[in-house]
Amino acid sequence: MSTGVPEGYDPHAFWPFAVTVDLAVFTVRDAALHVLLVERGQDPFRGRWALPGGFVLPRESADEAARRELAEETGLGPDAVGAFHLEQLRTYTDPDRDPRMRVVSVAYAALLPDLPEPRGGGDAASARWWGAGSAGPLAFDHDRILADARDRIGAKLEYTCLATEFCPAEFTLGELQQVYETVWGVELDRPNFRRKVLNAPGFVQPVEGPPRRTGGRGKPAALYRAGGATALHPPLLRPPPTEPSLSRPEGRTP
Amino acid sequence: MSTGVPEGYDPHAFWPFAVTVDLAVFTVRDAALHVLLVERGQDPFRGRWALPGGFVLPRESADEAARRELAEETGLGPDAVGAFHLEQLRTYTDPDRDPRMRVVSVAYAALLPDLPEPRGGGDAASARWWGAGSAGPLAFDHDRILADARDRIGAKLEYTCLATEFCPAEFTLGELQQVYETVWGVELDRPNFRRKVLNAPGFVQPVEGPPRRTGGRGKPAALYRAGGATALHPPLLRPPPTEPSLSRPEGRTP
DNA sequence: CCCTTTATAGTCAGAGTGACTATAAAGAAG
DNA sequence: CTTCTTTATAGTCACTCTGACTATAAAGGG
Repeated sequence: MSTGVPEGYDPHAFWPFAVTVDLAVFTVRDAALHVLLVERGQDPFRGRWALPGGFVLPRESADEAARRELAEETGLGPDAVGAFHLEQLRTYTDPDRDPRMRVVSVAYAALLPDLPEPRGGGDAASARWWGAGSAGPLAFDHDRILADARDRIGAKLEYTCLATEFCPAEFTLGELQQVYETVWGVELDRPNFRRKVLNAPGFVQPVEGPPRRTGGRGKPAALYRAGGATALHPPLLRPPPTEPSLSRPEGRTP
Repeated sequence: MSTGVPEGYDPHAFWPFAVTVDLAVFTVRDAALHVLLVERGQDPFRGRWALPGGFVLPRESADEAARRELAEETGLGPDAVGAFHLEQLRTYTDPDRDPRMRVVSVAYAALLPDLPEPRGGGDAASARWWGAGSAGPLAFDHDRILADARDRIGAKLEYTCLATEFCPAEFTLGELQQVYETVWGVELDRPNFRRKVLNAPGFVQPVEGPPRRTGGRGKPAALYRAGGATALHPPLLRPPPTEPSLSRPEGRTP
């Protein structure tokens, strides 16, 4: 703060940036990653789908604005929304990202379990879940924000216990594995996944009582809760993306 | 963008947020992590030290503003500055973080090799390097920004090849190890570090010719350049912080 | 009753790592 | 010049973790 600092104190003497928050709200449903989108009712990008978001109010932080928007868009009470994972992603500041004026957007990623009532009762009547892969071209630079959000979530599953945020309060290891497979787009070996999760201290803790979950075919599974840990050490690395070029050590015959 | 959206197009009808960038510029010097600070010449926090930074201009992105500030504060040409690693950290938006007005700050972390001429020729005459641990209470919320930046850099050393950004174009494995030990504040086993780095594809590549570096005592070391890789897979995990007691693996939220 | 499906338990080889020892090549000390 | 210290490099060994795989248990559907 040493250069180009305006000396006055009148806010209107400064460049009037508008500051918004944009939310990439994810959930795992039907073995697919879904993201909450809203349809724009006005120009620019009228009729296009966009990430939910809104302006940061004069007396709130961006974190508070994001939490408020999350409550409005999901239609859930602020108390319920307070339990969801919400983290700042990064800030998008291209001068031309909004054709109307100079808007910088602080992007957030939110992780929700698959809720019974997904569509919100807020003012966003046209909000709905979209498969994260099938979301068409979004308004503004929201395609990039969404891609960055997916990258971040996928990376954080490796070295944090974040996956439980996609699950209900009690869940099976199969459901937890489904989260990893859905976000990463890979298949994991079930016994190995089980061994890794159960050996990680504080990742999950077993639920006492009748250890069964019915509903599908097959043997009932034991239920678990999220443990107290947030970091996963050593990490649960996703299989490296099979590089097409390098070392193919074929040809050595024993 | 569905709530609280002003309908007009007059910029002065919006809340006039000021947007700044703040830079945590790191280097490794004398086996200690150093950060570039500037002394404030005006209120608030007159006489206190602060991270260098400045306002985002009307027609530039925050990335461009950060790169421009980095050139100004280091006194290096924009061409030299363009090679340094500079990445966005996160954005700080507490309504009261600046007592004068509403300022949101996009924080960046920059990684520099130990330069022969550290102090810049810009308008920040009072810029100097501080040991990252001995930096006193800084202005604004810069203590928190600095702490977040250190956490982020330390974490990224684990799973990226970022450490080479602290080194000159040609360096020894001992110097690279020094970077890790300094940032993490731990001691690493030299043969094991060597084995890990040399086996990681694309991390470093040997320099042809006379493989020596003199200066200190001991056997001359071979020189290496940074390889093309940016990710480190599998990661180079820092030793876990010897948990003193119960099962509460502490978590960071980068 | 068999077959399919899912959950759980276990085995085994190989990669990776931490701890450690040994040797080589320089300058400093005597 | 010899010896010591310092740093670089090479290698060993045991242990852990992981990927791939096999086996058994417990449900529902034909």
